[in-house]
Amino acid sequence: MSTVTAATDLQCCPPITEAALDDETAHRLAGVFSVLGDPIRLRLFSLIASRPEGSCACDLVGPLGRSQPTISHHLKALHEAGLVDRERRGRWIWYSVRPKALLAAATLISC
Amino acid sequence: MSTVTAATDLQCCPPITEAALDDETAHRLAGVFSVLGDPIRLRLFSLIASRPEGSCACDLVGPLGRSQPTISHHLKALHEAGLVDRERRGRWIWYSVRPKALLAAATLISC
DNA sequence: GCTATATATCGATGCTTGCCAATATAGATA
DNA sequence: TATCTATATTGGCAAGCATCGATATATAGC
Repeated sequence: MSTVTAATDLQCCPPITEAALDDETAHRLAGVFSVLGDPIRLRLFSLIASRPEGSCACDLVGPLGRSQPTISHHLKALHEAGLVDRERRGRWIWYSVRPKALLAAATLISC
Repeated sequence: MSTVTAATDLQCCPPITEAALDDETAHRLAGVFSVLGDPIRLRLFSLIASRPEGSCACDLVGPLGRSQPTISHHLKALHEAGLVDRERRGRWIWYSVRPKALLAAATLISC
């Protein structure tokens, strides 16, 4: 996982088949891919994405067999990559996917 | 980058918003994402993808400022992840993108 | 304020990965 | 066979990352 600029908007870009990526764009996009490149993070992301209303962090710690600090660490990575939104509700924090993030990646990849 | 089963067909699977990924699927897909999660590999992939006829490995060593063994190493990773095809032509080896790979990832991500 | 709960951060550790120099392999040509 | 070229593999190192226990922060309710 490379360093990622915190929580910036994920911009859409032309499909990857259109033109070779420049260095800066490649770094930015690779950052997103590398965040999805860890099985635990990908499952976290899919758990969040599978619920339209989002997920409470408290429901994400149990299912994956990792400690609370580890889950928190991965959620932070997903958030900083711009893949999920966070919202505090009282004592709990709710995570939900950012549709823009999905769109950007899909646009990149689709031919 | 996690270990990836060599050059298997990338299967399409339901969009990530449909249902949470099981462990095995997450590992397989995360393997693909992590391969695209390195800036040099992503640029290599985009260089290959930007030419319909594919690219000779000899044309991929220069542009990215990495040694020949390093480029070869990354090309192997792209190939083993099922993202690109290889074909020997005399002394040269040609790489081309596998459309199925793009489709699978796009399907996963699109809502 | 005090306590309980939910989440984040810190510090340390072991594993993984990107990188290069050196070397090996494989095909072409003579 | 010998030689040249293109690509792959090996070995080793340094940096990065996933992980956990311990601790800190923040909110709710008393």
